[in-house]
Amino acid sequence: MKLATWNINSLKIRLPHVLGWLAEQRPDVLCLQELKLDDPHFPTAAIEDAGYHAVFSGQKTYNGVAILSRSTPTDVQIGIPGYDDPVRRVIAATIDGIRVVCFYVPNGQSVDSDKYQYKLQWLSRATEWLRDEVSRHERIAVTGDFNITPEDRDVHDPELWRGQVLCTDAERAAFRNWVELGLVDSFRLFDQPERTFSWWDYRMLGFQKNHGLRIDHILLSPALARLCERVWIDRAQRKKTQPSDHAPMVAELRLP
DNA sequence: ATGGCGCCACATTGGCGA
Repeated sequence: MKLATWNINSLKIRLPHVLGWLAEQRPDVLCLQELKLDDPHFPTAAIEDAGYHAVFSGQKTYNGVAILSRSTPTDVQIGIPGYDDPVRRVIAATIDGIRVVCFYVPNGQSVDSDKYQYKLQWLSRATEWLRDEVSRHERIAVTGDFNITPEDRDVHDPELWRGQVLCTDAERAAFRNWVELGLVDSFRLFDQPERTFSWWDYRMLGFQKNHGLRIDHILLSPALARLCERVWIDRAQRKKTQPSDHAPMVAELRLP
């Protein structure tokens, strides 16, 4: 089984990229973030023509998440139960017996911003919900754009980014809280090339200079981590014409 | 110190992303 996550920064603009990647990689599950379109504009027909089911939660202009899958998704959950947040950044579904959670974690903008306080609050609410989800599902994958660099080695220039949003101690502590729920950072199950990132700034030749961050993640419960054979980031997508600033990340599991 | 790029919308500039 191939399980993937990709912040596509507008599904309207990036639909050809997504369809091309589905055809090329044939993932079993693809979690998407930053759809930037409302539900009536979701390209359901094109996704179905590609052989995929889609469940989604979008809004106009910003945010929005979806889960595409070859098998039928069940028990679809939109938003964090009990957390009345108008921003569409959470969707979960059960696919082939695996609970899949797709997050678009708040960016936070800057540490002195109200948006940063919202990010920390959101992370706290998400943690409480995940505690429950993890206890309910032996096979669970928590994926998405977390907007957190877990460690300095996930940052192209740790000194430049020190203390900045995406790299603060409080955000990294939230990431560790999720790991302490029993989830494993699948990327680090394997030896990885140094300076491997999932996002690169559009500006200043960020990709060409590999000025990136690893902020997109796939966390696996122990029952899934045991079955994980390979985790990789598809940098080739970042080289394409009119790319997303994020590349897809893939976890391959030894599952029928 | 700022902007660089890209996408979006009550658009020809500002909000937001990371």
